[in-house]
Amino acid sequence: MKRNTREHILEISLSLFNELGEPRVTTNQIALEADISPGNLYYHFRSKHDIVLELFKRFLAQFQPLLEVPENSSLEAEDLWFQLHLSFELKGRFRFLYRNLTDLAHQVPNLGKAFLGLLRMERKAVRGLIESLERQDKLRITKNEKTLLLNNLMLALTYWISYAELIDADGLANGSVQTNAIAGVLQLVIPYLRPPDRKQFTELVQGYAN
Amino acid sequence: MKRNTREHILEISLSLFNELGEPRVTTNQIALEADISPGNLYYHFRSKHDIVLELFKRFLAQFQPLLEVPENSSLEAEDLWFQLHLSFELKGRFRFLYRNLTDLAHQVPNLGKAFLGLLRMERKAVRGLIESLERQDKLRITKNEKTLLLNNLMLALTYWISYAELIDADGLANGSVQTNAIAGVLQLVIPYLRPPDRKQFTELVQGYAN
DNA sequence: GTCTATATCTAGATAGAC
DNA sequence: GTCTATCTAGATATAGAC
Repeated sequence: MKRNTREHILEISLSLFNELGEPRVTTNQIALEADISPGNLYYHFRSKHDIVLELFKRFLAQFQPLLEVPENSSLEAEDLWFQLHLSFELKGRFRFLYRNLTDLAHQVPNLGKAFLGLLRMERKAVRGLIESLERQDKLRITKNEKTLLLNNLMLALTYWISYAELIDADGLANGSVQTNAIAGVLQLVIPYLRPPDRKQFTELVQGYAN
Repeated sequence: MKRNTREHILEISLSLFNELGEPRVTTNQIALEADISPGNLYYHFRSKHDIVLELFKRFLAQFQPLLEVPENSSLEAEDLWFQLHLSFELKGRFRFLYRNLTDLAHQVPNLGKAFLGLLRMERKAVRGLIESLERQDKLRITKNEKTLLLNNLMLALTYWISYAELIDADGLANGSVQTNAIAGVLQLVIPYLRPPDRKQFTELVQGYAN
């Protein structure tokens, strides 16, 4: 049962963190919900920080593969949409990490640097996608515009879920948040696409945006 | 000296909240920095929440006037730039409010609803600006695009400072954060502007983006 | 208005029996 | 591995003297 209890603690923690926010979830509460004693929780984890860090590791392990973009594939709109869907779905499942970014980074040792590393990787991947579209001459953009676009894309990729959650707390359950986030991100890119692809992306976005 | 101590507590609180994050600042710490006793602090404020709420009120009182857009002025690029500058400068001075948005809203009674109201007002003001540009035929945009643009604008207006702070903790001091935020926001609008204004805005943005 | 001293409470974490 | 009982620390907040 060793493995099982540990996993169970992680599951319960994740759902409580997401629901209530990590700072408002106590270890006693986790133990209570997990139907174990507080002492037992501390047998499996040395601290609450450890739980957070382990959850971050799990998130990272699932997120990193999504950032490995096949370099010279032809990148249709649907591919991008699908990639974004997977990515936002995952971020939604670990949304407590994104909600508190600055605070978590300051509170949990090592988490700050790890998260910064993640953001850098993601930025690099997004830049790769844009430049791949450029090479296929599907997208035209100046150097300065590209930097600004990258900033705005990263902002949307990082904070869309927190923002949506703030505006409409129920939207995460029915999936509308993810859909709107994807539409928002794609819309950022559309102005720089050349006409045929712009048309294709626009139709996709209009179909999904509510 | 009554008024003075109260104001002093607010000043110290604001700077500590901004620097360290509200959850990591204790009332004892505030008292210590303010060179008063903890008891005295509680003579002036009934709780820590009260301090946060009072700071929010101050922020609101300064922010609301910025949202009152003169309806039919001709809205040059420089005007927008200036408006954004004031707005981001103010948000920077109260950035602790934006850093913890979800958590603060859950922790401090009444703050959540108040902040949502503020966001709604800001959205309305931004919509007003866009539609003013439309009426002057400086901007052309479809209904669907407008909704998506508004979302992305609100995201940038709400989270740019937190994001910048995360990436580069020192950027707030030298003002580069504010400048980049403005450039990012304006760049979101540029694709929908008609050529003469697009050119004007683009030059402005290129001049300021680093 | 301001201080010192302290009450109260809660969260994280540990000890030791089973 | 798991439990019960408990320690400790730190934070909010109050009491009462000056």
